[in-house]
Amino acid sequence: MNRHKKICTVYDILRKAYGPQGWWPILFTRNSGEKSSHFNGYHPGDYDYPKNGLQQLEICLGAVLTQNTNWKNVLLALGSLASSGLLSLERLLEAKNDQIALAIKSAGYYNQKAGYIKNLVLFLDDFPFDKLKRYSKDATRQKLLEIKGIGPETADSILLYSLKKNSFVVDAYTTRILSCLGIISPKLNYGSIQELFESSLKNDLIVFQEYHALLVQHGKEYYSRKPYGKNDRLLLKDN
DNA sequence: AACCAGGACGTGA
DNA sequence: TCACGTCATGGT
Repeated sequence: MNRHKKICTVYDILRKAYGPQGWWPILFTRNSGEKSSHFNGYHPGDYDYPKNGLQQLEICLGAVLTQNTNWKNVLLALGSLASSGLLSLERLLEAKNDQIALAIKSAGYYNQKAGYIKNLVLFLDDFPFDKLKRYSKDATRQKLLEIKGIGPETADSILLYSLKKNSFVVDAYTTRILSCLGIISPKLNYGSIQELFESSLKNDLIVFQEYHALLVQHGKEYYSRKPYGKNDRLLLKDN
């Protein structure tokens, strides 16, 4: 089996085992308590997100805050931003970096990330979400990568989940799982891994969104502690 | 008490 | 290019 086919097979197995994931989790909905299927910010099977600019912004902020950081700590930071009245483009634009840093303390690297968030909202002030709609995926990605603090994974997360532009997200779990499966070398660079996924899968937003979410779900379960993949009987068949 | 978490940047080979 | 140090809190 060639590796393109393996990529597709892995998706089928994960999708069947875990079901729809409902990424990106949205904490702050304007109509809270709206859906019974919407829990802890997740909305499995409902791909009509984000529903407004606030949710788009929340995804962008979460993408920066979660850099090398546990998602639970990100939730605390997002909640803190909200209770500080900073969860809006306007307030973040006028806030000082120190204020932002204080509010996002729980997410770690708070001084760096405060600066990154400031850079991002300055960009969004020039290129609001409705304006970015008119740009291609590649053009938007290039612009995002020019922002200091927005690397490839953060850019792709923003593209895929906030802007709904189809760019595959590669994270540490993705590399780990694929190398344990023998599909790639563990030191293959980001772009090559992304290219492998994008050339193997059909160019479908839902598939890209779900696949990354499924890899994270599976990665948390079996690939967070060494030896990686131990007890993974789902993908690592003993053969 | 180490180790880990949905990375990115600056530096020096 | 690429390997390595730095940034930092909170859970296990």
